[in-house]
Amino acid sequence: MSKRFDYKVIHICKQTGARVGELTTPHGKIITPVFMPVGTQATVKSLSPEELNDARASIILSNTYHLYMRPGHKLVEKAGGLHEFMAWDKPILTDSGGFQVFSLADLNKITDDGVTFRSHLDGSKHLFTPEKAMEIQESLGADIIMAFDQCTKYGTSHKDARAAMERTLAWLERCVDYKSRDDQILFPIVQGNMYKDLRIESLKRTVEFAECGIAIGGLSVGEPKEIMYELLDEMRPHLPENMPRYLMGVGSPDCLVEGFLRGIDMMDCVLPTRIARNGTAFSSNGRIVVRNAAYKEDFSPLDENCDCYCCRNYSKAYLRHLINADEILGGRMLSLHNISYLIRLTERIREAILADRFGDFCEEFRNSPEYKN
RNA sequence: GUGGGUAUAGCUCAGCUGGUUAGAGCGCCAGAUUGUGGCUCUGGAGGCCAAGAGUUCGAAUCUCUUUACUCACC
Repeated sequence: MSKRFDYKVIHICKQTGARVGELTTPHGKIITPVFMPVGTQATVKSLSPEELNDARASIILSNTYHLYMRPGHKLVEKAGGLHEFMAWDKPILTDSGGFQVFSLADLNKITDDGVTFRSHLDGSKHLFTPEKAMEIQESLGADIIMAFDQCTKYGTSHKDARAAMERTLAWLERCVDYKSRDDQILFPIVQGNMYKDLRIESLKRTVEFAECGIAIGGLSVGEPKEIMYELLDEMRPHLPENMPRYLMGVGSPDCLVEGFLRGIDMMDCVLPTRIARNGTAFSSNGRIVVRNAAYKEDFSPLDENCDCYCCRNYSKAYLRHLINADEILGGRMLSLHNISYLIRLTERIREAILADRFGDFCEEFRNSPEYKN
């Protein structure tokens, strides 16, 4: 493994076994557990790097498929790479485009070689292979790059789930073979749908390829949360101790707590920015649908316990006005707040782990209105 | 004053020659959103169809009167 990456566990909670750790990358250190905001198109929608810093984001995500389609990975490479292009000098993780195979399913065809896409932008045909996904991610230059995987729907048969798992493993080998840069680390992805035997097999075989991080994909695709928690419990004894474990695409407040409790170290989610743009905010008192009439004359901040720019300056009544008038600042401020809220939640979790009281924290959290965010 | 037009949901309007619980868009009220194809999606409330009288088995729709608004001309 490249010397430019390192992960060390700083503390293991005596109550729960959850960890606080430190992941070193060429663009700085990340303290885990960590929540990673998503910036699909080389921007965390509506927020500047300065604002992300204000929210104390330590790493953000971007996306291979979307940047390949527009503006093109070669252009980003010409710009000096993704960090330079988007003026973000902290760590970046790029998703491989595997999830777009899944979410844009009606626009593609999957074979062992790869996936033939029809662009959602202009309908043009493109072939995505593990090699192509690596080539693009090397052009983009993120610190953490993801293996090209095949995600399956909730409800997929065991047979199909196994086929996708095998294909994901075969693709993983090709990703590893193609990878050339030593300033990037490749995270392989565990699949296996909702089947415990497949999940464990996938995990055991995937760990062999993991250098400084492993990801669990294909969860939170419509299944009840209890199923996801059970699968995480099943996988937990088989997770590697010496590297961060990344649960992909999961990040509602309750899932963050339940995931970190089960030994997960990294999570990302579009939820905070997506619901923000549609006028909803997380808070200590549960979810706030800001446009609701209840806040018409509520001149208090979204969350009394939040220290973000939005909560320091604006009232619910004002934010409601902005959202209802479809003013850009509304979605922006709610995005800033929601991301700040989730990052602050991970900080509280870290503190609880360090104090060996994360179990107590979980119990309190589950009984608080925050759990219903 | 004379002649014409309009009056249907909070707003802007559809409702053809009369036929069961009168519609749309916007607004309002509420819900959804989990590796972002999202100014998105899903629900809900809200109308004595200007008022009165008539014709008819049956009227938002036809006739008459009144009222309000509006346009043109004196």
